[in-house]
Amino acid sequence: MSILDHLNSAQREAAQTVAGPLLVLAGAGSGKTRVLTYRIAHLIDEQNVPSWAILAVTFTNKAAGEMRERVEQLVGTQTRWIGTFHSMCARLLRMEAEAFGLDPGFTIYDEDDRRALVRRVLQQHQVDPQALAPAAVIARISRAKNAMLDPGDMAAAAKGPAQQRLATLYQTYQQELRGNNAFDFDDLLTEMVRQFDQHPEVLARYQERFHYILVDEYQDTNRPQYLLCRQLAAAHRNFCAVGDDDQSIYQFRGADLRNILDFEQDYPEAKVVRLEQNYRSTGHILQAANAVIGNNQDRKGKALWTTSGPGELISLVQCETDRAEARYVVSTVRQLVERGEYEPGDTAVLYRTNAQSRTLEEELQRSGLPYQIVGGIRFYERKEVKDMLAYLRLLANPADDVTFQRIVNVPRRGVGDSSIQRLRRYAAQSELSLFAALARLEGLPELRGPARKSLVSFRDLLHGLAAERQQMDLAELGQAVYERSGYQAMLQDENTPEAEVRAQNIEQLISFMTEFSQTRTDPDLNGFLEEVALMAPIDETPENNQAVTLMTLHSAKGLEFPVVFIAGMEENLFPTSRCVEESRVNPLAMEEERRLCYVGITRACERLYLTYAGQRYAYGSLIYPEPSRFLSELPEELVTMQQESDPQPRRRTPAARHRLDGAADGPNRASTPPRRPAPARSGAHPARSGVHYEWDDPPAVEPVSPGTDTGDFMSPGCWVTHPRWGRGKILLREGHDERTKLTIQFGSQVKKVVAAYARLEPAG
DNA sequence: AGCACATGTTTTTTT
DNA sequence: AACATGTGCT
Repeated sequence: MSILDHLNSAQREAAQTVAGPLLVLAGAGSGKTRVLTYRIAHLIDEQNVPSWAILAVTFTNKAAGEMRERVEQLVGTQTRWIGTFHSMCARLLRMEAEAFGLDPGFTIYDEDDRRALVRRVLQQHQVDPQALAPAAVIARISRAKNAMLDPGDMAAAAKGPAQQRLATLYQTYQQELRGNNAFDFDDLLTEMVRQFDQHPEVLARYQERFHYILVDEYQDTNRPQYLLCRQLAAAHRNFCAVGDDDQSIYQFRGADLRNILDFEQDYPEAKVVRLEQNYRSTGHILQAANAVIGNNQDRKGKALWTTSGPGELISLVQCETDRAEARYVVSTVRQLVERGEYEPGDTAVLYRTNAQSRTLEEELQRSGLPYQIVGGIRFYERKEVKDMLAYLRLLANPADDVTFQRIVNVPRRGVGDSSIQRLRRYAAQSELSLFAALARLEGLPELRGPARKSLVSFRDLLHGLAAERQQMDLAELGQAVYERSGYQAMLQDENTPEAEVRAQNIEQLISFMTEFSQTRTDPDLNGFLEEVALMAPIDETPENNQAVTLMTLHSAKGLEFPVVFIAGMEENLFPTSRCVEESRVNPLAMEEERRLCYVGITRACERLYLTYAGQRYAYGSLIYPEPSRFLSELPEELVTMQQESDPQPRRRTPAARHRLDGAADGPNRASTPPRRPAPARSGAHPARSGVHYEWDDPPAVEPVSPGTDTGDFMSPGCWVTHPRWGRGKILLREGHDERTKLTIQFGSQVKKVVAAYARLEPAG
């Protein structure tokens, strides 16, 4: 009896092919994670491979933790080297800091720190941030790093003065990073690859050590990650990559599909195993997923299949407003729960952008259903938490000027811009970090008065903490920072509910520190800061299988839920406006967005609801979106359509009213009942018309509001009988006179008929 | 130094 | 709508 008896034949083949390179093309829900865990278990238990000789790389820390746990359940052995690329690199860079000539206390800069640094670099070069947005500079630098280009390479390849200038900015940015003893996310990978290149003797140790290397979500690896795999696997070549080209959704941050598409060229002796049997979703859901992804050109091509039944139809729900959409989601969840069919924890609501979570959250809050949000305002990005971490970071890495400046005057201690300015100049002259310059304040006599006094006490605070650091455990250190920095007093003095919440957050941070020191064998400050810096949103969401889960489609990668809602299926939202624009130039641009849609659909096991709204708030004003093109890619026979009106239409903002009044100037306008939302007018501004749904050609659209009293039995909402399909409900009327077309729902089928030819009769 | 107020920017997704 | 940055005032 082998562990592998629990797998199907393709899975088993993937798990037991341990020698040589192996590519596992694993479709959504095909048991990929299962294969990986069983493969590791098989190596340890049946091939007698010591667990330290196995390296497994996952996409999130959460996935790593789950895999570690399952392997332990199977074979009772802890696997030490399971983690993300970033955490593995951070760990290796620290472990080998001496060999690499690095300071192991290095700080990992997050997006905020990176932005702050770029701003400073722009200032230094007297570049107007209006003319060259910091975000654009960050993006270009990141792209260069993902291509393994250093500032010199970029300068050499520069065409024209603009690119030349960018290379200069990149160079300064990089110097500043190193000067602060800091790495950004990209650096962790590129530095690792470079250090291995420059120190083959160190690389050789790890090549020798890791007999077996497994990489999950290989379709989302970028160039440096690819190179790292190649370096580490070079000796034993027991390299197993698992991925799905159809689920590649991180090309925007440098993921390169070639890594998976060209695997067989890179490793000619590679074996390829395909997992196409889906164990997750019903037939209808799977068909829908296959149909949508079938519109992509750039793929290896595969078709998932299942032996489970067709299941329910997919619900397509047209909502009047984003608020109605949120209410629909909530009331549907409640119905499913009340009928005893599902628990709240069985359901997930997915969306394209985090901004969409707010309305959903408000409605969930009102409903009293338990819910949790993944991402959004992240715990470790709250100002008070970041401030506290900044103190700790500065203790770990006194060379970090960005961090120094973040907290030198937080809480307020009367150190203003001009004093910092002076200190900076002094530090620059004496080639010291700000922290070191502070320690030698006697060399800066022109700084006097209250500012000097404050700086001296700030210095004493830091030196005191640094001196006592060794005698304290992690949480004690956190507590000491909280109290002695004056942060606690500041929040207490504020005496507001908000300050109270912030105080609680800091207390929670300190209890995380306690937990960290209790659960780690070697809990040091660097390790804690590293873990915090490399957390994905999903990692910091505590496990709660009792609650409705709200998250972005990206965060949902790798997860599954019995019931899935995808909200905001609208053009310019999903796909995003940027993508829509870009796809005009580059048709392939739409493909990543479509893969994201595919990922979303395939998260659902049993029920899938796709919702979209005719009105939505974006950037604080009303917009009138069109249904997403991905909806029209769903085969009609798989869906059932519903409409959801807004029982309490929102008060229009002055800005929105202005726009609506401008749009609708028909004669009936003035007599529109105040309680009813203004029906969309056809013709004048089709893009701004309210709720409607279009299958193919752009139609003239009649208002769709239940109870429209035209007296005509062919209005939306009316029931009709068709000689062949029986009783049905009219969803939509388009066109005029003989060209009137009706969309009618007969049972679970939606049909579109031409009114003049279909022999329809009124029904109840 | 630090505040109140005004203006401008942002939403893509995340390690 | 929320947030960050900038300006002018005290």
